Amino acid sequence: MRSIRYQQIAEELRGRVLAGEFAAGRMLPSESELSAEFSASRVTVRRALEVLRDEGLVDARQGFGWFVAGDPLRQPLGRLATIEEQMAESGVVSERRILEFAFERAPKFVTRVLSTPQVLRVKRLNMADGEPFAIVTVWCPADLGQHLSRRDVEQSPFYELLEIPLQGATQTIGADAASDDDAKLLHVPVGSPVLRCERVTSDASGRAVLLSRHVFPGHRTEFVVDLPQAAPSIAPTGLRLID
Amino acid sequence: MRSIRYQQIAEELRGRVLAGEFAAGRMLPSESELSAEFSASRVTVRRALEVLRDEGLVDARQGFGWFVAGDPLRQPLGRLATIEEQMAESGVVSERRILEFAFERAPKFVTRVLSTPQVLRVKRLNMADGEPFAIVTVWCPADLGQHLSRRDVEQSPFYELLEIPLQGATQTIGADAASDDDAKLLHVPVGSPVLRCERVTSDASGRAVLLSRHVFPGHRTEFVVDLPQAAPSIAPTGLRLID
DNA sequence: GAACGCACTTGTATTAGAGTTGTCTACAAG
DNA sequence: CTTGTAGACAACTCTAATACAAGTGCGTTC
Repeated sequence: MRSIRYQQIAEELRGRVLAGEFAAGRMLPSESELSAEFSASRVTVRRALEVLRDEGLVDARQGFGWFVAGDPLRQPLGRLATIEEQMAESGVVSERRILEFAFERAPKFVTRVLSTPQVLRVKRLNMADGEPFAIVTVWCPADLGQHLSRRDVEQSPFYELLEIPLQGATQTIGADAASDDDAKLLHVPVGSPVLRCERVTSDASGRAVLLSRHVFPGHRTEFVVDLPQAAPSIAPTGLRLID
Repeated sequence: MRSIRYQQIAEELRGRVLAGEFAAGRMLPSESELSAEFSASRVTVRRALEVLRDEGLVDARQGFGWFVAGDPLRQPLGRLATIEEQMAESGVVSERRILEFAFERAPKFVTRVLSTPQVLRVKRLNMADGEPFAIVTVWCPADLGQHLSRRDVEQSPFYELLEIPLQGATQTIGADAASDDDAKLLHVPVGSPVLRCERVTSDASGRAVLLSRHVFPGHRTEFVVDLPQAAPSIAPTGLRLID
């Protein structure tokens, strides 16, 4: 598997830039940082960056740094595209019902992600036009959720309540059969297909600070993913109601 | 049949190159490595390589190495990361079985997407390590698929066979209950949850040219979506096997 | 407010080393 | 005479590791 190092790095960086990891106008890590990250010399990293500059993807100013060269009109910090917002836009009346709200010891699979023993767990049921629409369970480190009350999470989306800025997330989407409990809440038969989405949200430093698990009735929901380029992987994602 | 050593080697290497073993711009092993592999002297290997160079198949740069002489264009941007590729990388043996192959009138929901009345429909079963893994149905306009045979689609990924470059795609992911037919093919009980992914792939001009529908057993598969920034949208997508 | 210093950045050299092809000579076998 | 092996050396490429000049941003000091 012989290949040229700086081309590998260029490819990796190209992917990140295209993925919008460094938002418009936003800066890339410095050459030194990238050099450390890739375990490559600064010269090599630089050659990779110069490739991207030739492609018009990024540009640099001496003494300042590298930045994404694209038109600077990408919506900088729009929504984390919640379903509620999309529904609100299309005129659906949505409401939340808090089912459970507890500070407790984290189960093992949560500890693996958040790496804190004590967490706040909130389980709620989202309704759309009076119909149950999603079961959402959120785990968050206890120290981050300490100032939250049951009323708070009832009224506002969770990520608005946290005081730290969120950076990114990873979603895992799968299909399950509705459990006893889920079926009752969602008004679907036991065993009917449901969409399950587990989401790990990170803060600016990349530390996972939120773990959420959404369960949707399969007959009402599906995920739509757009892959605007032939590039290996880019894609906006969204969740859409099927009528 | 005694024949000349360097011609044997040339033939062997020609086969590999033509088989795409060394991707377009990618490099061949060094003369020393090939020399060791064939138990031949470097000079002999070199003569073989020079034969291939005369044929225009490969080229070399001093101090750099031998590489496949395709156009030096951007290779990394080409692929649309299919599941097969991901599986191949992780060492899973995958194979396809063509179930149906027919030119026919497009059903209504296909016409809505491809806007052609006559289409080629291919239905196949993908296997991973001997286990059924996905049911894939592909629709493509009849004129684009005219030159394809059942053998073709059996051997190569569909999008490699089309002569037009593909630009982007839209995926719709949902959960269904396994139908009678699906259940039999996937070796799962009828009604058990399956992941369904419908994908509309477009060419460079943005016209939809491929409609595909994938059905995965829910217990084996899930989609992983990365949202590197808080921005509304961008995300690499991938399908991952759950162990 | 203006000037300065400081830390950090990119831009541009230079050195060195490992690995590669390009080329040559010498020798062995049929 | 052709084919293959073995070795040596030059030229080239890529990368690492430095060093230094020049530009930027920011806080401090005057």
